[in-house]
Amino acid sequence: MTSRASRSGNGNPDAVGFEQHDHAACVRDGMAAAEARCAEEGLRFTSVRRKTLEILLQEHSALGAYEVLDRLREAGFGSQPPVAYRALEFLVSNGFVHKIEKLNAFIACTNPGTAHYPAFMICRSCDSVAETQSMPARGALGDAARAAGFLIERTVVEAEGLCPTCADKADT
Amino acid sequence: MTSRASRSGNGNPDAVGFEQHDHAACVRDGMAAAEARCAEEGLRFTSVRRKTLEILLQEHSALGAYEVLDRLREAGFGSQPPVAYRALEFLVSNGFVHKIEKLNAFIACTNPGTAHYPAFMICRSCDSVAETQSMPARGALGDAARAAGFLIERTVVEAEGLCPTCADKADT
DNA sequence: AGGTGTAATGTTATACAATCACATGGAGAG
DNA sequence: CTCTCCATGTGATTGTATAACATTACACCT
Repeated sequence: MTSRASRSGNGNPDAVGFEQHDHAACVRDGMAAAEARCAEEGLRFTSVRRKTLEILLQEHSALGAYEVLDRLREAGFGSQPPVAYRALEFLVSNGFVHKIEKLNAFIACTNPGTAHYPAFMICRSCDSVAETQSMPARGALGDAARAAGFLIERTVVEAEGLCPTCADKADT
Repeated sequence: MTSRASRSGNGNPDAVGFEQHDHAACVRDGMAAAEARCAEEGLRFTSVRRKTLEILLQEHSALGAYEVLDRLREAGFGSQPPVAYRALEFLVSNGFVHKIEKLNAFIACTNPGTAHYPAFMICRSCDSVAETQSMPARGALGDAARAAGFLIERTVVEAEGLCPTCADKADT
């Protein structure tokens, strides 16, 4: 429905919330946090799952399942779709990774460990993605849900538009 | 990632916002509203597009593109994917139909004509979908966007959970 | 009426996303 | 040690969405 540029390596690899950051550190921290949580809760943080999270932390932008699969294959893991999908499902359901529904793509969580309702800002020009929080209970959606008697369990909140950098470019 | 029951005919066909309503009237009104808007804005409300909207208004729940395509074929239209996708794109981009990203499915807008940021409540048990409004400017996402300098153009806001009916059943 | 530009449609093929079904193997519990 | 469960691997299939290109329908002008 919308045109889609190749996703790999897109966007500013240094954009978390569209800001600079110490990338090596955030990969390390992300892995450490997952490691800790898995140990704590008795989850099996196997090598495929570990590698998958590492790939997403490295890339630091949304990757399609098949791009993840490519990188897994290169790393010597299985080459069939379920290999990637199973690892992704594990990571998503434990909050280490989020799925961007609008892009059918996955991105590493920027603050794992904290239970939260994630929200995303997606730049339609450079495909960079920034994670933030939403508060469904507050706001119009929460009001509607209460009024209707609807029980919110999970939310998908994604804003599409222009990141600061691309907005500036467009202004000229 | 999530199991998916067959979507056609699912849910309570009388659930708009999970409430009863006069279905025949709402199909009629939906078609009339689209008709009016298209005339007004010089859009071509062709027979495929008309039929597609009618299908979605009739069903009154989210339909996958290929289910729409099946019904179009039965009605004597082309049978190839682009037939459905093009009609859906027209309807979506003009606000007569919304896409539910979480379901990869399409649903007729319940209040066309009004410019709005739609939001949806999706029952994971009966697959019924209710449309409501969101206000991105207000709320946590709006705050984050302003802080980051992100320009919101469109939003995807979808809550997954239990509709009143299914929540009651689950309580027993 | 005939010509022209544009939008819509039809058709074929293919890319991308996700799941099913089944076989194998290793880690942990008893 | 063995049994069981869970994770992994593989092949095949289904579902979703577009690309690319030929053709047709329609509006507008002359």
